[in-house]
Amino acid sequence: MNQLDESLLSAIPPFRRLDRAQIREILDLATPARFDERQAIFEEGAEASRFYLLLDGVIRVIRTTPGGDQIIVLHIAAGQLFGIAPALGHDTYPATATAAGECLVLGWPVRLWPTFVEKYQGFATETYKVVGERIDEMNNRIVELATQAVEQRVACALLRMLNQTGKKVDNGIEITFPITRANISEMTGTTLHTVSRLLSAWEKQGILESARRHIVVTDPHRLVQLSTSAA
Amino acid sequence: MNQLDESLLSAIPPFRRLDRAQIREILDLATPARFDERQAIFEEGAEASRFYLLLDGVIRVIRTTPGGDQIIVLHIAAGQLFGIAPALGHDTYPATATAAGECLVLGWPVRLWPTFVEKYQGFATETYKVVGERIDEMNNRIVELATQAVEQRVACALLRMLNQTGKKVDNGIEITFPITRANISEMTGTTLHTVSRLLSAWEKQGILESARRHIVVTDPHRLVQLSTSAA
DNA sequence: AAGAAACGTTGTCCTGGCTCAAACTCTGAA
DNA sequence: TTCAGAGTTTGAGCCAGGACAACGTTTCTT
Repeated sequence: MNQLDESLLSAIPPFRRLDRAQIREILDLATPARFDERQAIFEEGAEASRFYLLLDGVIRVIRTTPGGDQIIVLHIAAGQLFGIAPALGHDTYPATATAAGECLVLGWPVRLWPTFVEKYQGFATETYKVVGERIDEMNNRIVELATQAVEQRVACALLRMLNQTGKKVDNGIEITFPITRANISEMTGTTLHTVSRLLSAWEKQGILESARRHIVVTDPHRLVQLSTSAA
Repeated sequence: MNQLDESLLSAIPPFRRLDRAQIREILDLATPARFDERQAIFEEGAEASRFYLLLDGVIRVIRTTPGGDQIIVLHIAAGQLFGIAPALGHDTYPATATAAGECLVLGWPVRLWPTFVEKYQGFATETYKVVGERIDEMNNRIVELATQAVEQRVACALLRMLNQTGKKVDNGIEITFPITRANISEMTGTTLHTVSRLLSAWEKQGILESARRHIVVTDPHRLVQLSTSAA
C-alpha cells in the first residue's frame, strides 16, 4: 500500500531474520507518521491501541508525578520498537512518548502483535531481548540514582545519550537531538540550575562544548572518569 | 519424580490455564530446593543456566556497584517467577538473588524455556505480563528516587513490601521476612542511620511497631500520606 | 521591530541528610 | 556466662545541592 523501502526494516533486530516478502507484508500493514519536536505520539494512561517502531529521530519517554514533576524515563533511539506495553500485558500506556526532535515512526494496531509473534520466526525472541536491555538500563539508573552524586549522574546521563544516539563530528561526539538543561535535570533528578553549573564547569575544562539546546562532548573519556569516581 | 502437589502451581498466573497433566509434567521436570536466610540462589554475572519459581518465602534481588555499595533492586514474592534473564536475551544473570528468609524454590534448566512457551498455551503471555509489572515497578522507583525526599522514599519502600508480602496481624500489617534498617537503606538510597531515625519517629507517632529485623505497620493509611506529601 | 516566551547563567542563602563517632542491645556460639 | 558479631540508636558537625531570585540571550510571533 504505502511506498516504504524494505531496507528500512531489514537491519533492525526483530525483523532481521525475515525475508523480503515478509518485510513487505509488515510494511504494508504499517501506518507511517511524522512527528515534530515536542509532539506526543501517545499519552500516559491512554488506551494502548498501537505499537510503534522508530525509523528516524529520538523519542523521549516521560512520566509525570502527582506532584507535577516530570521525569524522563528513557530515550528511544532509531531502530527501536516502543509503545509495546500491550505486549507486556498493559492495556494502557504507562508513560507519555514525545518526539525529542523530528521523528519518523511506523505504527501497527495491537491486534497484529500476536500475529507477528506467531507468523514471523524470531520476532518474539528478538523483541524480548530488547525488553531485557531496557530492563538493564532501568536497573542501572536505579543503582545510579540510589548511590551516586549529582555530578556523576549527569555524566552518566550524557554518556548514555552518546552511546544511544551520539554522532561523531570533527571535534567530538554530538548529541543528535535538541536537549535543554531542564531536560537533563529531568533525567537525573536534579535542578536545571545544578546542570547548568556543571555544564559550564565542564565546558571550561574542555570536556564539552554546548550551545543552546545542543551539546558536543569533546572528551568522552574524561566524562567516563567523572561518571565513576568523584572529582 | 518428586512428590510436589499440583495445587502449588495451579494458582500461579503463568500456569493457571494448564490442566492437571500439564502441571504434573512441569513439576516432574523441576528441581525443588530450600534456601536459608542470606543464601544465594544465583550470583550476578554467573551463567544464566536456570530459571526459577518461588513457592514460599521472599527473594531479595541485589546489585553491587563498582564502588562496593549494595542496592536492593526488588523483592520477589511467593508465586513469582525469577531468574528469567535468559528469556530476555541475557546469557548471564544481571543481579544476585538471595533468600530474604527461608525460601522454597523450583528451578528448571533454561533449555526448557522455549519448550514451555511452545507447549503451554498462555505461558508466555502470562509471563511477559509479570515482566510488564516489574517494569512498572522499576519505573515507579526511578521516578521516586528522582523526585522524592528520603522520608517519602522510605515510606514508599515499606508500602511496597506491605503490598507484595504483607500479612494481616491483629494490630496491623506485618512484613513477613526479616528486614534490617540497612536493608531498607539499600532499597531507598539512603543510610541506615537516617532509616533508623525515621522508624523511631514513626514508632513514636504510632504508625508502626518495630523490633530487631521485624516491622509491623499499624497505620498504613498514614504511611500512604507520608509517601506522597511532605511532613 | 517589538514583545513575549523559551533557554541559560550566576549569585546567595539555607537545610536535609550524609559522615563520623560512640554506645547500647540483642542473639547465638563456645 | 561470656564473648563476638550483628543490629540499632543517638549525637554533633558539615556541606552538596536545592530554593529563590534576578538577569542575560536567543528564538519565535505578530
